[in-house]
Formats: sequence, C-alpha cells, structure tokens
Amino acid sequence: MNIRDLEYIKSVSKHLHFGDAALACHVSQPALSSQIKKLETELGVILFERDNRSVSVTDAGKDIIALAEDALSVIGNIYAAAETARDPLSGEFRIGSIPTIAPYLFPGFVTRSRAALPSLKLQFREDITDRLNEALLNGELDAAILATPPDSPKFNVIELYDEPFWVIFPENHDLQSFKRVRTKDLPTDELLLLAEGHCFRDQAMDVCRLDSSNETYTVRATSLETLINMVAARQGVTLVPAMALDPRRISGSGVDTQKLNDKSAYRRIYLTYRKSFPREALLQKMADVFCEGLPDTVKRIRG
Amino acid sequence: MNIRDLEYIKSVSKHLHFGDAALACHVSQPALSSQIKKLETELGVILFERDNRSVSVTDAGKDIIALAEDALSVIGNIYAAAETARDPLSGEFRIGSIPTIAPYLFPGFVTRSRAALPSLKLQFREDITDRLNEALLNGELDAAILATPPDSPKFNVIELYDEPFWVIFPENHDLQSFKRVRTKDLPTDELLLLAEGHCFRDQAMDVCRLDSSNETYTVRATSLETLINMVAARQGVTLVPAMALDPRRISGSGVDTQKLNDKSAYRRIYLTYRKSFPREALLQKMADVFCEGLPDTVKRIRG
DNA sequence: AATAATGATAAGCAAAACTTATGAATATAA
DNA sequence: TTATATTCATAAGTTTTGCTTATCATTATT
Repeated sequence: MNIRDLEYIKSVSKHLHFGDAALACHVSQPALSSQIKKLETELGVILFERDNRSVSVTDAGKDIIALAEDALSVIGNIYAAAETARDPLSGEFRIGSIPTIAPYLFPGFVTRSRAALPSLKLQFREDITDRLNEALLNGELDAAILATPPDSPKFNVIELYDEPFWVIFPENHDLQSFKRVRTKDLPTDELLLLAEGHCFRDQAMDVCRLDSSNETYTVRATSLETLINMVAARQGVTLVPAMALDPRRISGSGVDTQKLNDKSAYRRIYLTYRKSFPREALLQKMADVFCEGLPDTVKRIRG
Repeated sequence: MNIRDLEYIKSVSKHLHFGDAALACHVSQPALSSQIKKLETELGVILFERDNRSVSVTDAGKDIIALAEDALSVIGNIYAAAETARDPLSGEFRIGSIPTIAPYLFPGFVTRSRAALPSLKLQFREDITDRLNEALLNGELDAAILATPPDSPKFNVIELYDEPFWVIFPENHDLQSFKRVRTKDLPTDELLLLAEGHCFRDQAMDVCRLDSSNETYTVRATSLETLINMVAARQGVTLVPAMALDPRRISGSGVDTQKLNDKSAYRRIYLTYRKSFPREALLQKMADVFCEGLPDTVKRIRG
C-alpha cells in the first residue's frame, strides 16, 4: 500500500469516474486504474464496482475509504507538524479577542506583525469571552486576548498588561470638579453599562461594588463607542478601559475623561492558549509584538 | 512520503540504532538510512540526531513520529477492515422478488440462510418485476429472484428452477372430472388473473393463448391468495405457480387443484444480478441455499 | 450504423527503492 | 599508540514500481 493509493481511492470515491479522478490526481487514467486494481488485489477486496459506464463504491469500499481519509488527514498533520517545526513563526494563526479590546489592540498589532512576523497568516475573530473560550477549547482558535484568567485547566496564559479604568462624563458634569475621581465618587445611578456577557460590564460593576440587584437602567450597549456617544448625549456617565481612550475621538465630542483613581480599578489582559498548542515560540513572539505598541495609559507586564 | 517510511522512523525511534531498525524492517541498513534521509529532506526537518555512535530523536521528530504511529494504526485498520470484508459471505445483501415468488420462497430461505450464511445481513424487498429490474440497475438491490430472463445486458442470471403451473378451481367444478387438465380444457371466460404489471399475469395469459384483447373480466388481484379465495367463493378458476400450493391452505378451503399438464405450462426462475457485482461466490452460495429447500412440485436446474 | 465515452490492457520508459560493497568517524582494546 | 570494532553515510548497480502513450472492448448516444 502507498499513500498515493489512498489519495487515488479518495479521488475515485469523490468523482465516481476514473478519468476525472485521475485528472484530479495529476496522473493518467491507466496509472490510477492499475494502482487501484493493485490495491484491491493487495487488500483482497473490491473497492469499486464499475462497468464501462458507471462507478460505484462497494460496502467494503465505503469503510475502507473512510479509513483512508482518516489516514490522509493524519499524514496531513505530519506535514503541518514539519512546517511548524521548520519555522514556528510561519503558517496560519487564528486569534480572537473581546469587543472591549479588539478594536483598540488589533489594528496596531496587524501593522507591527507584518514587520515582525512576515510569514504569519493571521485570522481575527471578535466575540464575547465565553464563546472565545469555547472556540479555543475545541480548536477553532489558536489563542485569545482576554481580560479574564484562564477558564480551563487546559489553558495557559501569557500576562500582557494591566489596563486602568477611566471615567467618561459629559462636559460640565459634577465630576469635572474632582481632581482625582474614585469609585465612591461615581453617580452609580447614572452609570451606563455594556450588555450582559461582556466581561467589562462585570468588571465595571465590580469596581463600583454594584451587583445585578442594583440595576435600574435598561441601557445595554454592545460597544464602548455607543456608551461614549450616549455620554456625549448627556444620558449618563460610564467607565471604559484605558485603551478605549482615543484622544482624537474624545476631544471636541462634548465629553471629559478622568482616570479612575482606585488601586483596584484596572483589569489584567492575558494571551490565552491551549497548553497543548505546539508553537510556544510563536506565542512568545506575538506577546512581544502585542506589548510593543501599548500606550502609556496601561502598565506592561512583559519586557 | 511513503507508508514504509513511517515504519522506518517508527523502528528507528524504537531501536535508536539504524542497523537494528533496518533488521527489524527486513531491509538493509543503507536502504533505511537513505529513505530516512530522503524523508527528512522532504519534511525539511531532522528527525534523528545521530553521530557515529548514538542516535536520538529530535523534538520535532517526537511529534512527527507520534503522528506516524497514529497513521500506521489507521492503516492497520484498513487491512483489518479488508480482512473482514474479504469474506464474501458476510456483510449486507439486498435481495428482491416478486409477489408470486417472495411469499413462498423467502421464508424458508431465511431459515436456511441463517445456518448456511450466518454472517450475512439480508434485506428483502417485494415488488413487481419492472421496479426490481430498475432497482437492480441503479444499485438499490444486489440481486432479485425473477420469473423473467435478464432485462438488461448488464445483468447475469443463475437459473434456479422451473415452476409448473397449477389450476385451482372450486370443488365440484367441471374440471374435477378431468384426469389431466390441459390449457385447452380451461374455461378462459372464468379465468381470474393478477393485475397488470405482475409477470405471472402475462405468463398465465401466455399459456392460455389469451391476449389483452380477450379481456372480459375486471378482476385484478394483486396476490395469489386473493385469487385462491375468489376461486373458493366460486368466482371462477385460476392458475398459480406450483410454489403457491400450500396443502394446509388448500385442503378444506373449498377448492381443488390439478397440475396443468402441458409441457410448456411452467416458468423459469432466475437469480438476477449485475455483471459487475463483485461477490460472485456469495451469489452461487445463495443460489444453492435457495434450491435446497425447494418442494418436489418444481424442477431444480442446479445441483 | 457511426460516434463518443469510459474503463482495461499493453508496451516501453523513468523513477524509486533496494542490494552489496565500501568509506569515514569514533570508541574500545591490546 | 595502534589495531579493531562499531556505526552511519555513500557509491554503484540492479530490481521493482509506477508512469505515459497508444490501443482495445464495451456500451450509450446520435
């Protein structure tokens, strides 16, 4: 038996036509026919029932072709493992993050990684923490940038940075008079929050010592942009993580900002990945690239 | 890459010695060495670190050899599946027959095949000839027991037996006085027939030299049971093939029977299958099992 | 009856894999 | 130190395998 034979029978079972199958395998039809015949002899099993007009897969053939596809998939993994071993900084990489990080962290990262990791093919996904953790577990993602500690014993993390929280309030709001705003100064009845499922909602409620029983507002934004716009419309005040403070957006938009001055008013950002993920070197390098471009409003942990 | 290459690297990783590994693979040491070198070139990864005195597996090699062992295991399953499938007397088999054969032939066949073909999983279908031929052609059936010669040049047949026709008439009918009934003696105006599409209808009309223009009756039964019951109700007389004569059903039911005494008053029963069907041995065996249990009223062709 | 489609077969060639013989490096023993 | 043994690599030549092109046989279509 031969790996190519497995490709041949897979191809025939797909095309149900020896000529087309051969074409797809880049060999002549007689070559494919004779290899299949030889394999059938070796196995002692007819895989395809064919007359001069049509081809079908026998019952035994179905079982064997399913196994052949399994084997080919494992062999594909061998090539992939080799490629990874050859250069862990190349290949595909799927990374996700949450709506309160991705828009502020990923754009700069893309730019810098083009230089630092030129042969890496990145794919991004933005979703809430729970779904990212799930995607990570089942292998849909290779890593995620999260604001929560590892969710599973199968995960490892690289700690990236600590991100303080800022208050955003309308111009001429009472908060303007404070030199240093602390959580106890916040008008919790005016506080605008993200929707359920967003971890920053929980984090904001946490530093303000609110729990769900305190909820009086029906505002459920799904982005910080929305929250800031609502503050500008004098609907209330809100908290945002430091990275969301874009001076160009803030200035002249009718809102003011202050750093929240409690020691505990920050969140830690992690690069999370499966312990079994084999490209450790790539993860370290990516963590570096993430941290390179961080603004001074956050506190790096690495480097 | 080659399946044998996977065996080679597995062997080397086990022995950590090229000579011993080659011995275990029944090849010369240079053959094994050169194949491994070629594989390493193909993958672009060194699998074994060797100096002239010792061999060790590289980190990349460990991953790849683990995958190679996975692949070899799946390939082992292919051989195992083939071995299971090789027994042509095992597996699924879908067979069909017509309403004037199936009820009389299949029950006994099921019983006997449980002994003779214990690992065969049989599926039965009862339908009219045309639809069985169609099902056979498009692979829905593997074989059919029919009373008509092969319908397509793609079919082969095994001839099973010749089945005489019998007359069934009400007790005290005129036919009772005949020692030997011949077709010319039949009261064709009293003849009850199956519905269109049943081959036995055509066969009965044939021996009686009737054609469709002679039709005067509206009786269109779809089973011989119905015909016999109608005869018992003195609605006419009918013909049935020999296998349909169940003495237990006939005796005391108000009907009498006589074998039709013309030489040509019989039909031949065939086991029909696609020429391309690969399990010839199974078909022969099944033909034997079918013929084993035939009553003396029919004339076997085989054995 | 002619044409097209399709899988099988044949003949010849090219590539791959194997064998034996030998080389090169190094550890071991005298 | 020098000879010997061990071990993987290399070389040369042969066998095996797999491929290509050309062709056949069968069957469906026009």
